[in-house]
Amino acid sequence: MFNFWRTVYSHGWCSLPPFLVNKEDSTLSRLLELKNGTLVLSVLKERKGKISVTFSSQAALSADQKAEVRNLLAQCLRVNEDFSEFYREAVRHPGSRWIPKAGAGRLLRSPTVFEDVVKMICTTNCSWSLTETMVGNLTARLGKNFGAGNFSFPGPESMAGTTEAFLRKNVRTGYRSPYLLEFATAVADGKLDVEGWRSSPLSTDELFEQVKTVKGMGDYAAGNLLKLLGRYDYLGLDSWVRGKYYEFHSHGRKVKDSTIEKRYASLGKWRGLFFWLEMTRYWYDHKFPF
DNA sequence: GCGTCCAGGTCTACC
DNA sequence: GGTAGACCTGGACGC
Repeated sequence: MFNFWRTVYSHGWCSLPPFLVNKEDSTLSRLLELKNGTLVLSVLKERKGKISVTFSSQAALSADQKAEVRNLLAQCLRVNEDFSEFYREAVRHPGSRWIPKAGAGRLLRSPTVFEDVVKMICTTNCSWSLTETMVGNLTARLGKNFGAGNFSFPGPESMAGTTEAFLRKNVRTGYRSPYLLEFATAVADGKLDVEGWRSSPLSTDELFEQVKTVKGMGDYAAGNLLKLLGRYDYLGLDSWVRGKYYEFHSHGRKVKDSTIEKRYASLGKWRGLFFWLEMTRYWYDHKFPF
């Protein structure tokens, strides 16, 4: 089962550019950059359980380019991933039977792993509003301009071509700036193949350690990036989700991370997804939870 | 309006 | 392996 709006609002990515939710006409738009550099603004709308996509581009799209757009959007929405095993596991637990009914579980991701890593670093050690500022500045300062306020997400070459001082002053990424620069340079130079992580043969623990070799990606960021790679073995604890756990399970009282981890350990390789969905279940009462 | 304090993950140095 | 302190920004608060 696939639920469009539950996927869009699976976490905060939908409110970071180049994603944009338009609540007035109930659409999700996303500016994409194709392999040959063509910019395509795609607007997705759900009608009677089916998703329609309209394209705008500076030149007419070939059939292959339209297929490329559809493939990128499918990657973002995870429509081709098989969640049947997860749903079978969910119905074994009374508290999780709502998950398959709601069509929950797919976590929105970016067209590229590069973008997901950059955004994840921009969520660390700051408020959500600062994350929005950093990502907004990245697109507006380094992305390609499609017009009408739409900018693409910058590629590794674009970011690698900047300086630490530029990132600090204009993007407001602060002490993360040298981390972002080092990461973008490694990807641009071909020394780090992050796009291969989505199909990596490594075990999840090995991949977790590899992700953490990127400076700025610690336990929280790597654990959550793995969820966007289709691996759910890590909880990805941060202050917000810890607070939710305390609220739901310990009357607001702090508990050790190890206590949280023990509670979900029996859920095996899906525990990170069960945990996240439980903490955000109340979002599912609203079409636009934030 | 200005200064101070604090929250938020990760890194590094040190034990 | 565990821990303290530094990193940077923006919001809250007091004056």
